[in-house]
Amino acid sequence: MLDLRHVLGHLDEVGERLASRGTAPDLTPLAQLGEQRRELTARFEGLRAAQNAAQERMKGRDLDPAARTQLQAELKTLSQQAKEAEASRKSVEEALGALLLLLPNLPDPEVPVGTSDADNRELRRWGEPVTHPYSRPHWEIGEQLGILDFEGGSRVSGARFTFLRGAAARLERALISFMLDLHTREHGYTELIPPYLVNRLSMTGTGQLPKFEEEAFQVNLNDLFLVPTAEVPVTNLHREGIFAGEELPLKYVAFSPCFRKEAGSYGQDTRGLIRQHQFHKVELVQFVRPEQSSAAHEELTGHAERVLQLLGLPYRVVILCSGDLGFSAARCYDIEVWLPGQGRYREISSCSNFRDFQARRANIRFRPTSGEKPQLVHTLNGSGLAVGRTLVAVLENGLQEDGSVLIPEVLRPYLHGEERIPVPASA
RNA sequence: GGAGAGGUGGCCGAGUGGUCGAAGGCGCUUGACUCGAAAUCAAGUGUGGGCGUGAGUCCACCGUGGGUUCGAAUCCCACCCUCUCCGCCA
Repeated sequence: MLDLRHVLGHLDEVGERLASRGTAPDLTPLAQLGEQRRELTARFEGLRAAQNAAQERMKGRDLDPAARTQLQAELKTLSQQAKEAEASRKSVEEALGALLLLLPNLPDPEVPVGTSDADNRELRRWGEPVTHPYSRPHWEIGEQLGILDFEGGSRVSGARFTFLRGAAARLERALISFMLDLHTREHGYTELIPPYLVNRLSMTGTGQLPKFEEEAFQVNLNDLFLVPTAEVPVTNLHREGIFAGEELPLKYVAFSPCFRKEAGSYGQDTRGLIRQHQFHKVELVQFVRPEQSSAAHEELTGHAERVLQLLGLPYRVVILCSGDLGFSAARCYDIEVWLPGQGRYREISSCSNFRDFQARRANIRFRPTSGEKPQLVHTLNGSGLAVGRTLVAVLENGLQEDGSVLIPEVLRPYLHGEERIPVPASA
């Protein structure tokens, strides 16, 4: 959520920066409601002050019955007027809040302006993106090796659901453990396994609601939603909380399944594991002091990159342009892994700095030093990494000429020494 | 699912419809004492908002939302959450 006072005080500038995302919001209703709120607040508070003052005369004094009756009548009128003023102020405030919740975050000034992912800017590359004559997309590899069962997934659940079988399932599990171990042991994160169902307030706190309700799976119990990412439960863990200054930065790594409807992506990535309704993700989340968030963003992105480096998977990092930026993000780096079977880089991690946008929605604050007023923290998160897509990258990059898949060395301890996924005898 | 108890400031915990933004304690800040620290003593210490350059002043907030009343932390209703016991269950 944006700071209302900042928006009202810088209407043109805010309007321009929001417009850089693609659609220019009309801030006029917001400005009008803001003005109304100010007026109604003044009116209500004046009436209430008069009422409170008059009430003082009722207290602890012996009024003669006639004066008492008159005073009561007077108070009744004041009370009525104050209640009406309060009701109108409240409805204006609600309307204002609803509008404010629909405004996305302001892109950082350094974010390149653009309209689509074509305007994203590559920052760096790691590794050699190699395509062999024998390279193939992972769905073919998976079928050949008998380890990805798309047909089974669609029989049991429908499109965009898949069974991982045998070596693929073990590899998925190995990847999860490897990522969690790396981030907890070497990068200083605390491991969490969060709830996979969250309430409406949490979904609103991180920015999934109210605008993107059609993206979320809702469960028929207590208005709960399946988590689209561990970002939601982990960030909201500290909703309405106040950290002591020395608790920051606070770094969590959380494994969770993620559930997304992928509405609006019909026809895209219909084959393979790239776009599923359910997938696994290891998520990095940080709560930091505002002045540290830019550095923390670089650091967190580096932590995600390290996973790919250790796995030996070529990748590049791009900075998203204003038009491609997620709703809550002020600045975002996508890490794209090389997929030789498809001859292109595909997103495998998205690392965002939300500045105080989520913190304001979820009211997450810290006290710089004891005795000082609390102020909003900055939140960041990034995939470290999306596990299913990492499996895809391992399969496509590890494919050998003989059809087997070489397993990256760092994963072998998690697989009791297995070095490759062999071609089954029947194939 | 059934029965009961309870939700009050950073934390613990009092609170009779008006004298309650709320006792007391802990914590924290500052000062005194001390070579320094501990202990002790004194003062201060919630959040958000309106108006004001400012000192300040006014308003709201006692789980959430309604209601009764001139007036609600306190009474009534609904909901949420926590705890205890029972049932069920990985």
